[in-house]
Amino acid sequence: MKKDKPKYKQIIDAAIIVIAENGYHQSQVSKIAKQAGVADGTIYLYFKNKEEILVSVFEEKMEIFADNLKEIIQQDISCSEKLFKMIENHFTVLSSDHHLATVTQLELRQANLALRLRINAVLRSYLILLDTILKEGIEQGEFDHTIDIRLARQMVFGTIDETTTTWVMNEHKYNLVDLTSKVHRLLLNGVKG
Amino acid sequence: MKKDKPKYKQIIDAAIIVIAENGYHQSQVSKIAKQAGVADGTIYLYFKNKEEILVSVFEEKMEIFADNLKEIIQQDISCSEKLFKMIENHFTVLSSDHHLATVTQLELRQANLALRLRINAVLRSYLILLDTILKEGIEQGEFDHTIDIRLARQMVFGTIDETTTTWVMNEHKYNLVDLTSKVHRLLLNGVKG
Amino acid sequence: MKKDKPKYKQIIDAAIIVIAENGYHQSQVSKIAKQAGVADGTIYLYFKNKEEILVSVFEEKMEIFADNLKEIIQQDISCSEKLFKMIENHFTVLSSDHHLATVTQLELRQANLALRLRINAVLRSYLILLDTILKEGIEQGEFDHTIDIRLARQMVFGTIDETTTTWVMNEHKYNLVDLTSKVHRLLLNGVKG
Amino acid sequence: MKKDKPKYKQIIDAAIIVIAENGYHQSQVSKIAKQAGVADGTIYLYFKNKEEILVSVFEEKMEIFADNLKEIIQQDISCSEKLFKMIENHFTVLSSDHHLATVTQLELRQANLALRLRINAVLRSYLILLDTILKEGIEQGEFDHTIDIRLARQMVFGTIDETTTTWVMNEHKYNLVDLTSKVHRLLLNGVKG
DNA sequence: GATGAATGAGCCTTCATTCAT
DNA sequence: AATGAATGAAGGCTCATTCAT
Repeated sequence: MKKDKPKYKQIIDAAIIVIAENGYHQSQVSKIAKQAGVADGTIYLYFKNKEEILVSVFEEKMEIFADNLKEIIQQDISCSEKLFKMIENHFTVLSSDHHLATVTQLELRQANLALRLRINAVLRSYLILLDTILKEGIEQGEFDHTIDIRLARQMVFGTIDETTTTWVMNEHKYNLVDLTSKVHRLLLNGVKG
Repeated sequence: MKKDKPKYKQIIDAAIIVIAENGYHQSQVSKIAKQAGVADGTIYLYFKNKEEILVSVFEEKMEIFADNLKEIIQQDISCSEKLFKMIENHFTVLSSDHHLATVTQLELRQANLALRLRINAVLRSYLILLDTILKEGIEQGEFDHTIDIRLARQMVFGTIDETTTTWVMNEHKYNLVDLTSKVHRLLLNGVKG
Repeated sequence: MKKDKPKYKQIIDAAIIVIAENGYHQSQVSKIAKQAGVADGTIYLYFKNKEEILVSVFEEKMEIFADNLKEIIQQDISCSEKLFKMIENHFTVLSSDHHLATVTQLELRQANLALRLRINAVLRSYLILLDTILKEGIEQGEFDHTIDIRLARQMVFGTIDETTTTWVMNEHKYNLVDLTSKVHRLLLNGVKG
Repeated sequence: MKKDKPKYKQIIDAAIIVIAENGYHQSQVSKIAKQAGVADGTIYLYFKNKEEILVSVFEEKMEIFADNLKEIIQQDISCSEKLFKMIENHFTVLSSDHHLATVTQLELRQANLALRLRINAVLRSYLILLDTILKEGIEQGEFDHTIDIRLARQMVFGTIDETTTTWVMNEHKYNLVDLTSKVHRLLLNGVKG
């Protein structure tokens, strides 16, 4: 399995650093190779083409979000608390890796439409988990049963995403995780009805 | 004033059509010139460079949103109603011009960071108007006085934006304006606390 | 018409020189552009891609052969004499432009199959004229009426081509045109039966 | 001797198949290795470089032509008959191995000049044998003593080669060996004078 | 003001060959 | 002897911008 070989991870990590530091359009394959400490050609032993590197960056890192979220859903806590932990997780992961935050919030959005659709496909599994929380919350009577799940999901994700992007654009000047409670309250109000 | 000359508008309108139909990365200056019915070089008599065209597209069109919003704010209605009208306006303007919707929600996001920062600057005046509604709502006691204005603004805009993008990505299959009430209720809950 | 502009001819002529002096695989577009005294990008205003330059080289020059041959066919002389003049013309044209001879006999044959098929298509009009001579010769009773036209054509062209290639490979050491009589006699014997 | 080891032949045969099926420019060393069932590196234990494989393909197969021709020359038959058998042999060998025919007539001609010169060197021994027939025919009074041996050789080989190439390009639609008599008669006329 | 021909910098990917195992 | 992962040089083409007319 290519993904288990050390060079695979090496290249993914190099890509995040290079993109964060140089910007999406200034991240040439040769730059990524140099940062990874491999030859240009080696990249193509692990990735079909440049787009594949970028999608893989997203896939690999999105897994962390999704895996954490899955665990949160399992826990024996209220849905409000699950929502809290989800926001907290999202903010914590991105706070702990500023390079990654820059890449996901700013740089990868410059990708062409084809790449962005592929990124969205990866994102979908994360949003489905969010739907799970919302549905459960409604069933449990914690959330308003008249809300539209899709719109609620868009509100939750849109708000988290917008908050994170603003934080990145402000060059991480303030502590993102500290905003968790406030964001949680806003969103909770939204879904509680 | 260059902006008042007919070719200025001609080029702006051509740019929206070309970008919507060809995608951001396939919208060469020569294509825009052809669509506008002018020579390539003529573009540079009205715009310093390509980036300037794109920023101007945003500026010109954003004015419509902002002007409408200013009028809404003036009205003698509750802040909840102002919020409703703002959402409705946002959805209505973009529903009435699918090209514009595609350009703002999908294509312009592929711009490089520098351009996106400039677009955000244009957006700021719109967000300041939104802040006005939120502040007034808090002062009037309509909205929860403990909410963080910035976060609330991010929730409102993030939700509207995410909702619109999803609608565009779904190829305008359903009626966006019809979602106004539901989105309004979600957001109102959020800010009412 | 692009073909009538001076730069079109300039690039064609440059291509012949560059290919003859550097070999097919060492004839980069940038080298041709430099030899032609234009920018790399200018090449693409006149030719769709590199292959198109090479096909055009062949087309432009093959026209000389064909035009001369057409005139020969018109003349009021015997078919044996027409055959003589055809060989002479072929040898004379290539003798007068060693670069062109090297390109057509050695370098262009390294082209990939797709390009060679296109070159063959250009060649076809020349071979059809040759067929005209052969058919007329048979009708006039000058040539053996039992010969197979296609095979006879292949003999005539194969012999001329092989003779020219050998001459080029021997670095034009001897006079090609001087071989006309001998080649003519050989081929005439072949078709006379 | 490397040539006697089984892998040597294995690689040569693999090369012919790969080149015939993929074309000269799409016949990477790795593809030949895969077809031969060996590792890429193993190729280099038997051949100095890629060019050496291709020359060897030609050498090995050309031996068949030459060996057959040597035997024909030995026979106690007229030179006209020897010429007939030579043509027949040429057509028969290539008819019996369509892969080989495609490789020698179309694909190897795309090789660079250096390789083609080496291939020509291999070919020379074959052409020397042809010269033997021509000289003997002249001495015996069968062929015209005034013909130029070199030109006659070029006519004979040029015609055979052109005929074969046309047959390959027509995707072996008709029977090549059936053309032997007609080609023989054309060429015999040529050299008989 | 308007034109459009000309410019030239910039980059992803392939593949023959090597060499540590 | 055999392997196959790793190497790294090399080039066709696009397109924003200029400037002579």
